[in-house]
Amino acid sequence: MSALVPGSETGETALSNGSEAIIAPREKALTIGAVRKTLAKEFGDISISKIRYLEDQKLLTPKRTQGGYRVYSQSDVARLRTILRMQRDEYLPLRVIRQELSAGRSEDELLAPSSSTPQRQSRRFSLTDDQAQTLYAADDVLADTGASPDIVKELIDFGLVSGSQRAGATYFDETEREIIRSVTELARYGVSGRNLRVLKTSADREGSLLEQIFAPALRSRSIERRGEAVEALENLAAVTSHLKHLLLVRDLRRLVGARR
DNA sequence: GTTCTCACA
DNA sequence: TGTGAGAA
Repeated sequence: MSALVPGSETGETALSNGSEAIIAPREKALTIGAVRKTLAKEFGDISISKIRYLEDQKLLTPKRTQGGYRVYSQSDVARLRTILRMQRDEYLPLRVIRQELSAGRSEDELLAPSSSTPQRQSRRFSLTDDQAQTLYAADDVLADTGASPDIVKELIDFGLVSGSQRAGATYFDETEREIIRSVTELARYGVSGRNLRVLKTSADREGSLLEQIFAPALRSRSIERRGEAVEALENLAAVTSHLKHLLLVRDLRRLVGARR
C-alpha cells in the first residue's frame, strides 16, 4: 500500500485508543483492511473478500484512489454495518437487502427518545375476536388519539390501516385505532413517511414468516387442529414481538455505548 | 504487508 | 455467497 490517504491506516477514533482522543470523529476515510478491523468488533471475522463481494453485488460503492484502491467513507461503513446486521439478525438475502436500502433504509439509526419511552401496558390483541369487533367512527378516532387527518390519510395510502365503509363514513376497528395512536405518537418524534414504510415492511416479513410456519396446520380439516394452530400462532406472535423488543434494546444500548 | 482482479466452487 | 491465486 503506497502513498494513499495519509494517516488513514490507523482507522480508528477515540473508541479504541484513548491516547489520541483528539482525532476529528468526522469523515475519516478507511482502506478496506481498516474497515475489516473496525467491523471485526461487532461481526467477528469478516473477510476482505466478503466486503468486496458486497460491492460486486451493488450494495456498496466506495470511492477509488487513482491506483484503484477502495476508500470507504464513514457513511460507507455505516451502510456496511446495516447490511451485515440485516444478514446476521434478519437472515435477509443480499438482493432483498439491496431493495431495502434503496427504499431508504440506510440511516437506520432511529434516535431513541431517551427519557420518555412510553410505558403503556401492552395489551394483547387476539387474532380471533371477530365476534365482537367494535368499530369506531373516524372522527371519534381522531379525537381520541389526537391524530391529524393527514396522518390517517398517510396510513391509508401506505396500507397500514384500511378502515371500512359503513353508510358513507369510515370506521376503524380496535387494532387500527391503536395503530393510529402509536403512529401519532411516533410522529411527535419526527418518525413518518419513509420511516413508517420501514416498520411496515419488517412487520410484513414477520407476518409471512409466521404464516409459512403455520400454513399447514391452519389449513387442517380438524377443527381442534386449527384452534391449536391459532393459539400457537398468537403465542409465537407475542414471543416474536418480545424478542424484537429485546433486540432493539440491545442495538440501542450498543448505539449509546459507542458514543461515549 | 496490502490490495487489486478474476476464475472458481 | 463467497474464496484463493497471482499480479501490482
